[in-house]
Amino acid sequence: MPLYRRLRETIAGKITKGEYKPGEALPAEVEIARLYNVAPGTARKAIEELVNEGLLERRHGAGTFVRRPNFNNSMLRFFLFRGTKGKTLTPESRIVSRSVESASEAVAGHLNLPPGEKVIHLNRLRLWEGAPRLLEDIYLPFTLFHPIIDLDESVIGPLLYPAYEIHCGQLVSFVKEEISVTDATADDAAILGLGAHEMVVNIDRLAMNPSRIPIEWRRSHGEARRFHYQVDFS
Amino acid sequence: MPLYRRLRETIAGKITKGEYKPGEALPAEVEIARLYNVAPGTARKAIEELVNEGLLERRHGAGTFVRRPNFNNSMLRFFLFRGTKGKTLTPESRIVSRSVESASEAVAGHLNLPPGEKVIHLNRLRLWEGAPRLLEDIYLPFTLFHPIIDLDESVIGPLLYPAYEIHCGQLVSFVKEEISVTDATADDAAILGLGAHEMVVNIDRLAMNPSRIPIEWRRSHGEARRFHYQVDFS
DNA sequence: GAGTGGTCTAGACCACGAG
DNA sequence: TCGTGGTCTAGACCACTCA
Repeated sequence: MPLYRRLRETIAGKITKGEYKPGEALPAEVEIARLYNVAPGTARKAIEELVNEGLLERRHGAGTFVRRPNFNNSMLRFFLFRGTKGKTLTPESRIVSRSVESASEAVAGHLNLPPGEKVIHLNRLRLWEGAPRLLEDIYLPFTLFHPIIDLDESVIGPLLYPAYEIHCGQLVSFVKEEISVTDATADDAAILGLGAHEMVVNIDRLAMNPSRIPIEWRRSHGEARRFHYQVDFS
Repeated sequence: MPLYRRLRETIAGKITKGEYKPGEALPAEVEIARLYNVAPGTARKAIEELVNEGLLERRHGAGTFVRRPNFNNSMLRFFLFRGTKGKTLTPESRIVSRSVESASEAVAGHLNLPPGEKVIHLNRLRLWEGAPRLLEDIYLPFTLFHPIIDLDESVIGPLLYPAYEIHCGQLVSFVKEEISVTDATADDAAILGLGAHEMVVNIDRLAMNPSRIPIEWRRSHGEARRFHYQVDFS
């Protein structure tokens, strides 16, 4: 494996371990080169890859900073939940249930855990302007996230990823999502206030830390009619 | 604008104009550097950006090649149209109608044309294993695509983008897509064989040439139940 | 074996930001 | 003004492909 890639992994590892924290500046490029005994161009290439991956952020003249990806309102990427004044709002969040379970085969598979390993299961309802819009089932490896179990909901707040970072030292840097459309169940329809024959969009998300180790799996679903998404590619 | 970026645009322009054709090798990096009077590292950086954009493809030891993006079966990215044996199939295509029209405001806006400019409008039906699965309305600037109007459908074949390339010299390199879910119209339901209260997924696609000039706009729609999509990001 | 891209190095100079 | 990242240059050596 080339030098610049090993250096990239080393730096990603330091971010995972919290040695470089989100918002903080890394040492200057020339300093990194000196620290790791590589040429400046090599350090630069390692940093460049991390920038392309979204882990770091360069600010010309200021430095290179650890980025904190903004997945918080990320369901806004998928659904049209505009405020009445067109403003972007952070949704209200209600944790309906919290429990520790043995991972099902599916969940263990997604999180790359041994079968039967303990996981935290959260069931959560999210509301925009008071209206229930999204249902979520969230699974977390117990060993990494056990502080979540006993935290007061008001301490957790409406967004989980900052809570993961503050209370469990876990940073989400990558996500993989799968989207499908199915009939709403009777329960879904009741909670989301849907009429008969309505459909829901399901978003299955696997969230990973800076070293690309899976740390959360969740399924969210909301009214299909409100779904809207944009892709660019080549 | 930095040198390597101007060089990138120059090369992208040559691909647009057909001076470098899909599948063909570019001159070697050192040769490009010599041709354009830049340092090898600068040529390399220009090429690197084009590779990241998907316009070029490097093969170690062999050369750098113009890539032909594969948007042909691209609706397979969105819908579960597996063959009965799980094989990937090219769908059958039927052009239902072909006409020359004045661009509506919406179409002119998408294609960045003056209002009222002439466009070709194709209405197309796509079938997988004989079953109608996708309806498409396709809009093309008449000036660039006029040969399409008179071509026999058997000459065009089941895939449009190769036809654009062969008969109109137009290469599609980038696409932008927007996805939403709506009720099926009665017509849609009849053609796609949907039951009552079914929904469709709409995919609005803007296709661009290597210089990112819009050259096609289309709206496709198919049964929501069959929709399935995967995203990675950070 | 000849030619290609891939890695790594070294250093000069510029443009930007923050104090 | 100083330190940062951004650009551009130059060249050595390696790894791979292909005839």
